[in-house]
Amino acid sequence: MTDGQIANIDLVKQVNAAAVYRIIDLQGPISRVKVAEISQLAPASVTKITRQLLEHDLIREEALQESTGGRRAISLMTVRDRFQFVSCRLGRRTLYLALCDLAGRELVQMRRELVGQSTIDEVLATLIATIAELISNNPRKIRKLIGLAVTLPGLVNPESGEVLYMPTLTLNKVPLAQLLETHFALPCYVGNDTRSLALAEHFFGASQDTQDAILITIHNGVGSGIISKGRVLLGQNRNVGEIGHIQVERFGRRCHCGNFGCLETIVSNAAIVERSQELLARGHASSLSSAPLTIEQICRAANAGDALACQIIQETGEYLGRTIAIMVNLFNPEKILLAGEVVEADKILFPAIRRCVEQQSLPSFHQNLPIERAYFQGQHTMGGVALIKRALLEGDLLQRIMEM
Amino acid sequence: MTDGQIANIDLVKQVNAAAVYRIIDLQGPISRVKVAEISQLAPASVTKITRQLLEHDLIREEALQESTGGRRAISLMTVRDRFQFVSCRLGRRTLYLALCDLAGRELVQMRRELVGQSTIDEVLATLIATIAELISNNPRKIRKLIGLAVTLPGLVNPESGEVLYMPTLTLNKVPLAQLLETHFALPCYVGNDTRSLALAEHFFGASQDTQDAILITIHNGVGSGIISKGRVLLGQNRNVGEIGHIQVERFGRRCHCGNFGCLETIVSNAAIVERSQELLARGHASSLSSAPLTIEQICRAANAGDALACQIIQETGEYLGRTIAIMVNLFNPEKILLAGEVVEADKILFPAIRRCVEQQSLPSFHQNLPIERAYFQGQHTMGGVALIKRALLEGDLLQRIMEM
DNA sequence: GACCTTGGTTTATCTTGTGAATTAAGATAT
DNA sequence: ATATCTTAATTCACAAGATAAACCAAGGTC
Repeated sequence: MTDGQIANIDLVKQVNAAAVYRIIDLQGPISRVKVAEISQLAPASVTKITRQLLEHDLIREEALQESTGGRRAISLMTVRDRFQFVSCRLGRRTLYLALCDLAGRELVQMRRELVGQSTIDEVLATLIATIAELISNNPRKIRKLIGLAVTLPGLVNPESGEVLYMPTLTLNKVPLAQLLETHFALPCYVGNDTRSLALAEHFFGASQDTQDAILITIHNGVGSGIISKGRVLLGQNRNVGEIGHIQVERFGRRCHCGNFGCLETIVSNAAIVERSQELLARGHASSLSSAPLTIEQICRAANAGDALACQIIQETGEYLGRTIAIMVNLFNPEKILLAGEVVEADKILFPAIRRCVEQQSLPSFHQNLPIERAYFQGQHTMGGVALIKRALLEGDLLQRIMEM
Repeated sequence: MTDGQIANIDLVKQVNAAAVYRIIDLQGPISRVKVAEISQLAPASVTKITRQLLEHDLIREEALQESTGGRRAISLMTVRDRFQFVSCRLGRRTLYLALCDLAGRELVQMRRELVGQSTIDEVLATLIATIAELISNNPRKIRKLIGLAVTLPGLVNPESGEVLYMPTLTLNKVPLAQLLETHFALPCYVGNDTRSLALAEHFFGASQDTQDAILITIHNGVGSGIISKGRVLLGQNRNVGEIGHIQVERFGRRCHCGNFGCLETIVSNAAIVERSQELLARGHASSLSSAPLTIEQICRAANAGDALACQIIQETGEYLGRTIAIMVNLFNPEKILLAGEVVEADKILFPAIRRCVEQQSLPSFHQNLPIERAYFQGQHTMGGVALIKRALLEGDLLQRIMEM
C-alpha cells in the first residue's frame, strides 16, 4: 500500500483487522475500549472487527476485568492452539520440518536427508512428499491447518514467493510458494533462512524488546539478518546483510568468491577447524587431538581454558568484532545477536567481540548495546514460524484465514 | 498504514490520489486508461481522481494522442510551475534558502551567515525572519505557496518533524516542523541533510534510474544516505549511514569521537589538507605551496599530475574504497554516488576507489556497479526539494494542497 | 452507413469506518 | 431502595470511496 500500491475497501479491512489482532496479540488480555484507544479506531469499528475475529476463533473472550468505576471490561486474547501450520527448512543437505501452532510451539518434528538429490525437481518432490507425510501422520494434532512456510539458504522474493537462487542447485526463478499453494491449497510463505531467523528472534527470541536488531549466523557460511523498525531489511536485490565476504584481512586466504581475506575465510566453522589443525600440526601444545577435530570440541576446550583453543576463538572474536563494529556504526542497532556453534565458546568469544566493538565504533552507539547469544540455536524451523507470524500480524494470512 | 497504523476512507483517498499523481508525474504524458492499467485502479476511479487533481491544478490535460483504432486518448501531465515552496538548508555556519517550484527549479536564492548565533532560539529566529523575507520579497514569482522544507546536519524524526540533535547547538527535541507550520500556516517538512540529498539524487539526480543507491558525502564530516527500494533507510534511532566513524586504520589518528583511525580522520577535507601540509613541511616536492592550502588546490594539483597530491588523493580513495566495499557487500546497491569537494580530483580518486571495491567486495556485487560523482554538488537546498517531492508523491502534501 | 475498437463517464451498489444515540453493567451517593 | 454517575460495548443511520456494468464519445474499417 505504501509502495506505490493502491488501496481499496478490502485492504482497509485487512489493515485494520491486522491492527486489532496485533494489539490483542501483543498486549492482551485487553478490553475493546483499550484496543480502540491504542489503534485510534472508533469503538464501533473495534466491536465490528472483534466480532469477526471471534467468529473465526482467532481471538477469544476471557474473564471480566475488575471494575474501574463502571461496567467491567471483557478481556480479549488471541487463540494460539486452534490453528496449526507446517514450517520447513530446506537446507543444502537436510530437510527439517515441524508441525507448529500459532504460539510458535513445535508439536511434531521430522527430518529427511537430501543426499544424492542434485536437481531442484528431486528436492521439490521430496519436500512435497514429506510435508504430505507430516500432515497425514498427525490428524489428531491438527485442528485446522492454515499454512506452510519454507525457509532456505538463498535468494527469495518474499512477496511473490519465488526462489531466485540457491547454492549447489541450478534453478531459474522457481515459484515455490505458488507451487505449494496449488498443491496443498494452503497459504504458503517462503523466505531466506537467516533473514527469517532474525525475524524469529524479533517475535519470539532474544530481541523481542527491540525494533532494530542484528542477528549474525556463523556456520559454514557467515550471514546476517538486519531488523530495522521491526522489519527485515531487504533491498531490491534482496542481498542485504551478506556479510560473509566483507574483507577483514588484506592479504588473507583465498575465498571461493575469488577475493582474499573474506570474513568467511576466518570465522566460519570450517575455517576455525582448519586453523586449529594447522596449529596442532605445527606442534603447538593443546588438549585437543589433531585427528577428527570438530568446532564443538574447540569451543569446549576454549571454555575450559586450553591455550590454543582460546587463542583461536579470541582471534575469531576479533574479526567478528571488527565486522560487528562496522555494522554498529552503520545501523546503530539496539541489540546484536549471534547464532552458530561457535557461540558455545561464549566465555572467550563475547569479551573479545566486545573489546573490538568498543574500540572501533562510536561510543554513544556501543554504550548499553547488548551483544548476546541468539535464543534459537539449531531450531531450524523457527524461521518459518516467524514468516507465518509476520503474515498473520501484517494481515495477509489473517484475511485468508477469515476467508477459509 | 503499514506500521501498525490503521486505515480509513480518507487514507484510501490519499493513497490512491498519490498513486495516480505519481504515475502521471513519472510516466506522463499518459492517458487515463493507461493510468488505470498501471495502478490497478478501476477506470471509474481514475476518472474521479483525475477530475479532482485537475480541479486543483495539480495535473493538466494536453494534446490528444494518435488513435490506435478507436477514440483518441487525452494526455495527462503534472503541473510543475503552478506551485512554489521554500527550501532551506540550515548549516552550522550558513543558512541557505531557495524559492523553488515542483520541477525542482530554484527561482530565487538567498543566504545568511549564522556567525555569532550560538543558541537554538537565535538560529530559529533568523530562520523564520529570513523565510519571511524571501517570501515577501518575491510576490511576483509566487503563484501559490504550498510548503516549507528544512534540512540540517543532525538527527531528525521525519514523521514528527522534531530535531533531536544538532552539532554545536544544545537543544532538546525542538518541534521545528510544528513551529514553522503554526508560524507560516504551511505544510512543513524537516529532514537530515545527507539523507535528503540522497533522496534528491534519487528523484532528480544521478540515481534516478535505480531503487537502491548510496550517496556518500565528504566535507568536514563524512556521511551517507542509503536509498533502499526507493526509500531512505532510517532505523529507530535515525542514525543509519553514519559512516564517518567506521575504523579504517587500526592505529590511526585520534578522532574527536574518542576512537582512533576513523574514516573521518583520513578522508575529510580537513584531514586531507592536514596530511598535505605535513608532507609539504617534511620537504616533499610538489607544485603546492604550504601556506594557506585548500582542498580545491589539492584536487586541481592531483588532476594536473602533481605527485604529492596524487598520492594523497589515491590514499583517500583507498580508504573510501574500503568503506564503500563494505557497504557494497552489505547492501548490494545499484549505484554509488559521491559528493564533496574531493570529487573534483576525479581522475585519481575514482580509479583508486574502484580498484579497492573490486578487490574487497563480491564480484557479482561490483560488476556493473557504477561509482560516480553525485549530480548535486553544493546545491544546498536540493535536499529540501526532495522532501517536498516525497511528501507530494506519497500523498501527504498532495492531500493538503487539495484541502487548501 | 453498419460495425468494431478504444477512451472515458455515469450510475447503482457494496463495503467500510464513524459519530451519536443507546444499552449494559457496575460503583457511589442519597 | 433509588437515583445518579462511570465505564464498556453495541446499534444505527450516514458519509465516502471503489467498482462493475451500462453507457456515451470519438475514432477507424469494411
